[in-house]
Amino acid sequence: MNHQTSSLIQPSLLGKMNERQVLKIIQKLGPSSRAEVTRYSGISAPTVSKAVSSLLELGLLEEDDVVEPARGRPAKKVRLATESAQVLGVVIDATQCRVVSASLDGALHEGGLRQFSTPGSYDGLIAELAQHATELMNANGAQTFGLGISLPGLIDDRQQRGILSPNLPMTNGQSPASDLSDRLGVECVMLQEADALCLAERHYGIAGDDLEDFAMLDVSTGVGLGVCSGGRLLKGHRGLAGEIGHITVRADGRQCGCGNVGCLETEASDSAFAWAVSNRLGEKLHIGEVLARVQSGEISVAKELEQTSDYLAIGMAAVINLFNPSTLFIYGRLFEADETLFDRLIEKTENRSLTPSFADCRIVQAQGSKRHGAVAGIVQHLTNSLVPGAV
Amino acid sequence: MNHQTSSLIQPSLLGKMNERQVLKIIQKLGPSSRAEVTRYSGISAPTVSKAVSSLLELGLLEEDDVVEPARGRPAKKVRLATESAQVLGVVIDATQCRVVSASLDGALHEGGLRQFSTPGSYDGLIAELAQHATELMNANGAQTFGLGISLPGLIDDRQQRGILSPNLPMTNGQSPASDLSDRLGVECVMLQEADALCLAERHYGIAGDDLEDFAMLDVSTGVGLGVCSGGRLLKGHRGLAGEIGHITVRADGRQCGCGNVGCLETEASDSAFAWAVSNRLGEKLHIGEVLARVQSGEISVAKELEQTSDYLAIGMAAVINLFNPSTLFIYGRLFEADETLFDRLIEKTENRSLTPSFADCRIVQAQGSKRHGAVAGIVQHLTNSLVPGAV
DNA sequence: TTATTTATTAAATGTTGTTTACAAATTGGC
DNA sequence: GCCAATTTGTAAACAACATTTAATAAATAA
Repeated sequence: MNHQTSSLIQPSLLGKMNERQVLKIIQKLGPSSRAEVTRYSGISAPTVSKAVSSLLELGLLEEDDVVEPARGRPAKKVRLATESAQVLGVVIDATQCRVVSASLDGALHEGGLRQFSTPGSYDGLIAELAQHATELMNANGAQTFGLGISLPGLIDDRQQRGILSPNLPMTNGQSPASDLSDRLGVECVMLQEADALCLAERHYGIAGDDLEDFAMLDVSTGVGLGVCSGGRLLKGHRGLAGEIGHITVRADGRQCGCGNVGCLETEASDSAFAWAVSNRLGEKLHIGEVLARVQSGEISVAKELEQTSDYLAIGMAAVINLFNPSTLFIYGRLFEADETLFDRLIEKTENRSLTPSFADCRIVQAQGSKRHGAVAGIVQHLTNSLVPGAV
Repeated sequence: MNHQTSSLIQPSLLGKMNERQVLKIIQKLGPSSRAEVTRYSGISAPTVSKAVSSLLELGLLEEDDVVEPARGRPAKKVRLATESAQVLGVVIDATQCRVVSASLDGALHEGGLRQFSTPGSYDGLIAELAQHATELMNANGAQTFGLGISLPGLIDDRQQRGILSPNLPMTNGQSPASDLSDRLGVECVMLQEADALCLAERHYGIAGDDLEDFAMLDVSTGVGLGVCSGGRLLKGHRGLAGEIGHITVRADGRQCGCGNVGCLETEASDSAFAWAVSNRLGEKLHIGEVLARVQSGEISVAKELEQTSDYLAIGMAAVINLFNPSTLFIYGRLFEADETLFDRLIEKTENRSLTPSFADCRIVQAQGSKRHGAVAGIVQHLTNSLVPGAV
C-alpha cells in the first residue's frame, strides 16, 4: 500500500545525483577536464572521476582530444557526446515539418535537416516523420538517445497528447510522442512550441546564464507564451498554461474563433495585422505578402502597425506583471515591417506595465528556433531521467 | 572556487530527505503511528523509526497519547508538535495588524490572537509586533520555532524586502522579517498576502489534496493573485509575480494610480465598485458602507455590480488561460452584495476563457485566512529547511 | 632533472537502508 | 485465568555506497 509516488530514497541515489550534477556542469561549462569539474563543483576528485566514468559508459559523454598547453600533465577533457550519440528534434507546424539530428550539446548536424510539407492525415504525418527519423538514425554511427517534438496548439502535458490545435486539427487527441516512440524504439517527448522556444533560449541561447525566470512570447499566426519559472517550464494542471492568445484585451473587440471577442490573438498577431491591412486595401493578403509589399515600398502600414502594437503591448505588460520575468523574449516577424517598431513596442509596454516589474525585465528578440527547442527538450528530459525525482 | 550554490551531496543528505518525507506524511495524514508511516511511505520500519526519533528530538513532533483499540500491540502515535512547540503568524494590513500563535499542525491557539491598529511609523509597527510576539512566545511553555509574515504590496522575495505598497508605504524598502528576527531571535519569513492565502488553502484548506497547481485571486482594495505551480509558489525573478491588479483590461479605461489606464484594479475591485456607486449617488462611500446599504435594501447596485463582474471575469479568464489552475479560489466580500453574483461571474468567466482550460478548472470561494497563510508560510519554511536544496 | 598538474588507486571511515530476530503490549478465544 | 494470535517498535548484524585522505602514476613545461 504505497501511496507515495516519489522516488525511493536509497544510498545509490547519491551517486545518481552526483552524476546529474557533473553532467549539468559539463553542459554549462562545455568540454572540461575532471579537475575542472572538481574545482567548479567542490565535489572530491575521485567522486567526479567515478561520475564521469559512469556517464562515459552510458554514452552521454565522450572523450575530447583537445589539449590546451599548460604547466603540468595535460588534461583529458570530456564533452557531451557528439560522435557516438545523437538526439533528434521534430518540429510539426501547420504547413511544414522538420526533422533534425543534433549532438547532445545541442549542435545541429550539418546536413541533418529533413524538411517536408505537412501531410494531410495524422497517419501520414507519423509515417513520414518516422521515415525521416529512421534515416537520420542510420545516417551516422551514432546511437540515438531520444527524440523531442515541438507541437503547436494545446497539449496535455501529463498524457502527452494533443488537445486542440486550430491550425493542425489532425493532431487533436493524438500522441505523436508515443506513436513515434513505438515506431522508432527511442524515448520521445512532446513540447508545446512556445515551451520549446523557451528551452532553446535557456540551453542554447546567448542571453547569459541567469535564465531561471523568463518568458517567451511567440507572435505569429496566433500568440503563444512559454514561461520558465524557477528553472522549470510552467505547465499548470494539465499542461495548458501559457495560453495567452485568448485573454481579452478589448472587451468589445472582434469575434475570435474561440467564441470570445477581443482576444489578444484577434487584435495583435500576424494574422490580425494582415487582416487589418487586407480590410483597408479590400484585398485578402497573407502576412508574408503584406511584409513583401511593405518592404518594396508599395504600401504603408503604419496605422495597422500602431494598433497591433498597442494591443501587443497590453499582452506583453500582462506577462511582465504576472510572471516577473528577468527576460522577455519576443519571437515574431512583425518587426520586419518597421525597424523602429520594436523600440516603440517596448515603450508602449512600459506604459502598460507596473514600474518595478518592468524595470526588472529586459525585452529582447528571440534568437533560438523550434528546432533547437525540440532538441533541448529531449536533452533536458534525458538529463533529468538520471535522477528519478529530479528538479 | 565553488560556484555551485546547490547543497553538497553527502551521505547524510539521505537521512534528512527521509526525515522530511516522514514529516510531510505526518502533516498530510495527521497523528500517525510509525507503522502507519511505514506502510504509507514504503520506507522500512527502522528507517521510519530513526527519522521519527530525530524529528522528536528536534521538537517538530510530539508523542500523542491517543490509543485506538485494535488487535495487537497498541500504536504509539506521534503528531506535529502542539504543546512543546509553536509558530507565530503576523498579518500586516493597511489598517489592522494581527499576531497569532499556532501549533505546528496549523491549528490557531485559543486566545492566541492579538490585534491592533496599524501604527503610523515603521519603527512603531515593528515595536508593537515584537511586543505582541514576545508575549505570545512567553504565553505558554512552548518553544517558538519561527514566525511568518503576510504583507500586502510588492515584495522582493530574494531580499525579503518590501518594494511598493500603495496602502502601506511605510514598509517600502523595509525588511520586517529580518527586523523581527533580530528582535525575537527566531526565524522569520515574509510572504505576499496573496501567496499567504495560497498556502492557507494548500495546507489547511478543504479543497482536497490534489492541490499542486492552483491560483488565488484576492479581490479587495486592489486585486492580488497568488499562484501555486507544481507545488511551489510562483515567484518570478524578484518575487513580483502575480501582480494582476495592473494588467490592462480596458485600453481606454480610468486613470490608475500606477500611471496606466484601465487596470483591472481600477475597473474591478472593491474600491472600483464603491467608486462607481459613489459616482452615481454623488456621495463618497466606502465598500463597507455600500454593502451595508445594499443589505438594508436602501440602494440597488445591480448595474455597477454587472460592470465590475464583467471586468473581473476578464481577469479570472486570464488567470485560467495563463496558469491552467486545477482550482481558482476567489477571496473577497463583493459577493455579499448579491448572492447570485458568484454564479453569474463564473458564467462570464466561461465566456472569456478558453474552453479546455475552463473545463479543467473549478472556481470556488476561498476559505482560508491570511492568518492561516502566515502560519503555513513559516511551517513550510521550517519543513523545507530540513533538506538544504529542497523542493 | 625538477616542478607542476592531472587522474587513478587504495585504504580508512562513515553514512545509509534493509533484513532478521526479538521484545512488548494488547485482543480474543478456550 | 491463561495461552495463542496479532500488531508494534527496536536492536543487531549486514551490505551497499559515499566521501575523504594519501599515495601513486602519468604527462608535460621549464
